[in-house]
Amino acid sequence: MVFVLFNTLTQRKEEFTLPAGRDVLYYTCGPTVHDYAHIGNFRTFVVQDVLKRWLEAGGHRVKHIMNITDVDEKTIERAARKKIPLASLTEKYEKVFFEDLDCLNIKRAESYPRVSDNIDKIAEMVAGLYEKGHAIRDKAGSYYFDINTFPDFGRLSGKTPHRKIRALMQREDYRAPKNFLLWKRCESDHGIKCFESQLGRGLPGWHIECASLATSFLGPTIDIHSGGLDLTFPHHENEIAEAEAYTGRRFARFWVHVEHLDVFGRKMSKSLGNFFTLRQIIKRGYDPRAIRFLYLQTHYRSKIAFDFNKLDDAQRAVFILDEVVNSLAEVEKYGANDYTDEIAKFKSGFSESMDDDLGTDRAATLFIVFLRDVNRVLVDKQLSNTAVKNIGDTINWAIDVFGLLEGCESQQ
RNA sequence: GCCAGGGUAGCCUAGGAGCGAGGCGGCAGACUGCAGAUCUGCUCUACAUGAGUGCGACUCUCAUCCCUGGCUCCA
Repeated sequence: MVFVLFNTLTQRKEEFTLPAGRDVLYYTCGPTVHDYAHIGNFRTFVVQDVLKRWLEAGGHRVKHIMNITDVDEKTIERAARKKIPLASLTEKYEKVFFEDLDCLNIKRAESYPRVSDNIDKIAEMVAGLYEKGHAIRDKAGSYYFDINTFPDFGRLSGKTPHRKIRALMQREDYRAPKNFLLWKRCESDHGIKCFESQLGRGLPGWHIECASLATSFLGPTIDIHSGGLDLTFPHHENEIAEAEAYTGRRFARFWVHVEHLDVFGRKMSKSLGNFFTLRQIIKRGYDPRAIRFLYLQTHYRSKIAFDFNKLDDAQRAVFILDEVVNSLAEVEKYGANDYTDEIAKFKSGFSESMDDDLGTDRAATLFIVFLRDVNRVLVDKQLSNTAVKNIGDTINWAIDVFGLLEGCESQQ
C-alpha cells in the first residue's frame, strides 16, 4: 500500500517514503499561549494528529516535536496589559492548551519545547547566520535575515522575491524592504521581557524559533513539517531560508498545510472576533468527538464552513458509533453470518481513502455507512460469534485512526 | 493585480465518461411511560452558461458568468 501526500513545496501529491527502520521526523508549529485557542486552530492540530496516527497505523514510529511560543509581541503585550508577569500568563494558557488537547484526544508529541527555554539555541543560530553572511546587524544590535543571500526564497509559497515581496514586507520588522527579523535588540526591561544571550540583550524573532527548535530537536532535515495554511507565507518561507542557509541541508521533505475553518463566510480568527473556543462548544452540550468528526468529514485541504447543523450531524454520527459499540457488547444471540466480505470491503476502502492524501472525508463516510449496516444486521440477530468479534476489532481500529475515543467528559 | 478553490435537487456534501447519488430536512410507521437516539418505508431524482472532443459529459478541453478565500498578525 502506498501512502501519498500533497506537498506544498511541489504542489503535487507525492509518495511518502522513509528508509526502513527510521522514525518519521515530524514537526508541527504550535500555539502562541496568550489566549484560548479556538476550534479553527484545533482543526489543524486534529488533522496533524490523524496524520500521525495514520503513519503509526502503517507501522511507522513518529518522532513529533511541537513548539510552544511563550515569548512574542502578543504574549508580552497581553501580560503588560493585564499587569501580570509574562510567565503567569503563558503558564495559564499552556495548561489550558494541554487540557484542550486531551479533551480532543490528541496524542501527545514527544516534546513541546518552549521558546523561553531555548533562547541559547536560537541565539546561536542567529549568530551562525551572521557569521555566514546571511544576516545583517543594525546599529541598535538587531539582526535581520538578508534574503538576497538565499536565491530559493519564495519557492514554497510561489512568490518571487521581486516586486511582490517588496510590497509585502513593509513592516518595521523588515529593516530593509526584503529582510525579516531574526533577533530584536531590547535595552531596558521596563515591563518588557528581554533575554541575555551571546547576541546581547534581546528577543528572538518568530520564524527563527521554529527553524531552530526543529533542527535542534530533530536534525537538519525533517520528514514532515506542518502547520495551518496561513503559515505558508511568510512563516514557513522564512523558516526554510533560515534553516537551509544555516545547515546547508534541505530543511523539510514534505510540507503539509491545513486549510482554514470558516464561519459566517470568513476565516475564524481572533482578530475578526468570529470564533468559538472548544470550551464554548462543549458548554453547548456537544461531545468533543463530534468536533473531531466534523473536522475529519472534510478533506484537510478544503475549507470547512462551520455551522451548528454540521456539528449536529457529526454529533449524531458519534451517537451511532456509541450505539453500535454498546449493542455489540450486548449481543446474546448469534446467527451464521460471518460478515467477512463486508468487513474486508470496509477496511480496504477506508485504507485506500486514507492512503490517498489522508482522505478522511471519504473514510468518514465509509465508516458511517459501515456502522449503519452493522446496526441493521445486529437488529436481525444474524451475526455469528466471530463476526461480532471482528466487527468490534475493526471499529476499534477505525476509532483509533480517527482518535474517536472519549477525551474528556462533557464537563464545562 | 497575483495565487488558490468553488458553482450538484429545500440545505450540506461526495463522486467520476455510460450504471439506483449520500446525509440532513419533510412525511408515515416500528420501538419507547414521554422525549431523544435507533430501525423501516416514502418523499426528491440534481449537477452555473456556451462551445468543443467522444458512440456517449454533470464528469475531459476551451471560453464565459458568478461566488469565496488568501496575499507585510493568524492554525
